Amino acid sequence: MSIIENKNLSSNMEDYLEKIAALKKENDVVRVRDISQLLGVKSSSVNAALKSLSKKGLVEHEKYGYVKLTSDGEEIAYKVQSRHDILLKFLTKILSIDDDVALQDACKMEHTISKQTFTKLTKFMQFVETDLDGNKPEWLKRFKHYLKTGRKIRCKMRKLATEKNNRR
Amino acid sequence: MSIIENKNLSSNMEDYLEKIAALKKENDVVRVRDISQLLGVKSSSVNAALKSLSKKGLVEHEKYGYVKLTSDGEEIAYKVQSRHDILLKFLTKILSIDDDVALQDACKMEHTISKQTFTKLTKFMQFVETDLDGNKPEWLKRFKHYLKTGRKIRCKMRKLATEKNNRR
DNA sequence: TTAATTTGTTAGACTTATTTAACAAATTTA
DNA sequence: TAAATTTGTTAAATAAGTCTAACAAATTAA
Repeated sequence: MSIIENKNLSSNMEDYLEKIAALKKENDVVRVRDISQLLGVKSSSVNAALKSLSKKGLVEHEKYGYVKLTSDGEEIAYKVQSRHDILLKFLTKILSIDDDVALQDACKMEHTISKQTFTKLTKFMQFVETDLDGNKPEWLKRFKHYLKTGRKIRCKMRKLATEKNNRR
Repeated sequence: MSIIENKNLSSNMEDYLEKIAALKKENDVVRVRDISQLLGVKSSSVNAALKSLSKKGLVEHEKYGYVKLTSDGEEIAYKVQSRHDILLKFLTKILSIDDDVALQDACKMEHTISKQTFTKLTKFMQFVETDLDGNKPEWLKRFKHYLKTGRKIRCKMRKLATEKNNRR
């Protein structure tokens, strides 16, 4: 864990770290060119970013060399990716957002949500993933029906409970 | 509805419009000073922003006069506020985020979420607000319990259903 | 109705992130 | 290995949004 908690990085700089980490996973080494292509910016912009991130101790980059994340840089990249993943999951699996739109949204929101929101959203997805019986929750199916039709359907379970009460 | 759909405003400019609209609701007239105080920037910054927003046809501002939103400006302000409101609602009522943190998060996310995410989130909140019997959904109570204790509790309804099946 | 205070404006500077253009190093290929 | 190509670097320019500082207009108080 890094000593300095808050590097106060901009969305842009977080993006550089995130993408560098992603590239490293694929290719083992990361060059200016790769980052430039992935982010859709010119290599001179990448250079400027790397300079700034170097000064903050988040990347290592020698002239004409490969780009490496420091452990602090890796830590931040990991956090951003985690935020990205949970947001994408929520948007696609719960809200049924189209994949491409969900991706766009997650790529922006990943830089803004608080630790608390990340934590609670994570717990929400854990909660939804399966109930104690290992089933997807009924309410989510009902919500998807509501999205499709605009109509709320009666909760079967609740209906059962009501029936039981009536029988008493 | 404005003819020009996409004014491609920055978060900052959207914030100016949003806050101008909020101030107008309270005070009927809006001055540079009010905006400056609310956003925590110097009045020279407000001036620069108003100039830029004027050029885009979103505000009207004569030297030393009051600040007014045009109908296009109002429309954008309304959209931003709507996004803000639904996000805040979701964060506080579903995820149980602390009010202050939720506010911070909503104030950032309101500038980034897509139309689709806004729509779906709105529907989600409509869905959750009440079921057909006018009750808050059981699953939300169970989620709050999960947040508190870290333990999933058995869904009573599902239990009932299971019992019924066994009886058959 | 002057003087003091508040509010608004302008010009110029700074920061962040980008670009283009020129050039330099590294790599490929002939 | 020399030439061609790709990749990386630097300097200078641009744009957005902010600030400070100096000043101007409007308002309030004496």
